[in-house]
Amino acid sequence: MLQRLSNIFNALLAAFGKRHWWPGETRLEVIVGAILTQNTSWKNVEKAIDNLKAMNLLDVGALHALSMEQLAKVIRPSGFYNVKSKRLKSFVKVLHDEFSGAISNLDVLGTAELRKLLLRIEGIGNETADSILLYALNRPIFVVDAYTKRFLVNHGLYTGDGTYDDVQSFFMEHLPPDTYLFNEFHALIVCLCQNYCRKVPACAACPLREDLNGHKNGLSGIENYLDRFSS
DNA sequence: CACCAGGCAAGTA
DNA sequence: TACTTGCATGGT
Repeated sequence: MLQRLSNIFNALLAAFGKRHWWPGETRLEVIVGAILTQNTSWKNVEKAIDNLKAMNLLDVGALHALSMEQLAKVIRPSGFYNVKSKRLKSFVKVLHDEFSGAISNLDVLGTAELRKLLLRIEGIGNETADSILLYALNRPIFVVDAYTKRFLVNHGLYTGDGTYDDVQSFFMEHLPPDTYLFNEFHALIVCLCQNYCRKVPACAACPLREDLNGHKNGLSGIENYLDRFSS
């Protein structure tokens, strides 16, 4: 399976190129984005983050000082603004109260310990915690989301129970714990799904379908993909 | 008009 | 444990 996943990764990378995830200039911006993008399109999240930047609110102290109601108004475009405002405040409160408001103070913690800490925070579940660990804190944790599961199911790569932990284990038990690999792989799967694997069962137009189903090897089908993508 | 988008928590059985 | 529901904007 390592070889198979390796082939898939290489094929996706050749097709899409590096994704340069996560978009965000600072670690706090990545963390804020991870919370705001819960069940929400990234486009709407960008608007909310732009608002925060314009008001100089992408700062732990500033967010901690701001009221829930005020923050909700600023992040309105990202949807679920009342719950997300509460969730952002929850994270910032922990950082402020327990880590002197400095994200760098999280660096001394082990990954497993840090994951437990994040999961105890109101509004941070499995995917958000792992997105923060991987994309903001550079820890080798594989992020699972709806796309990841759809990708595995559509291409017949996985037959587990589909729970978050089981899907995550599937990747982490078959791949070396490399932060860049996990970063790029997840982003590439998202890219593939957003363009081709939009539903279950597999989209027939997926350029990698035959490769993934084992009928072919190498990068067949990629040329078509590149043509469509460059246009 | 309906449906979806890089989830999570709280409630129910 | 395994479902169901509320949360809400903006794009297709």
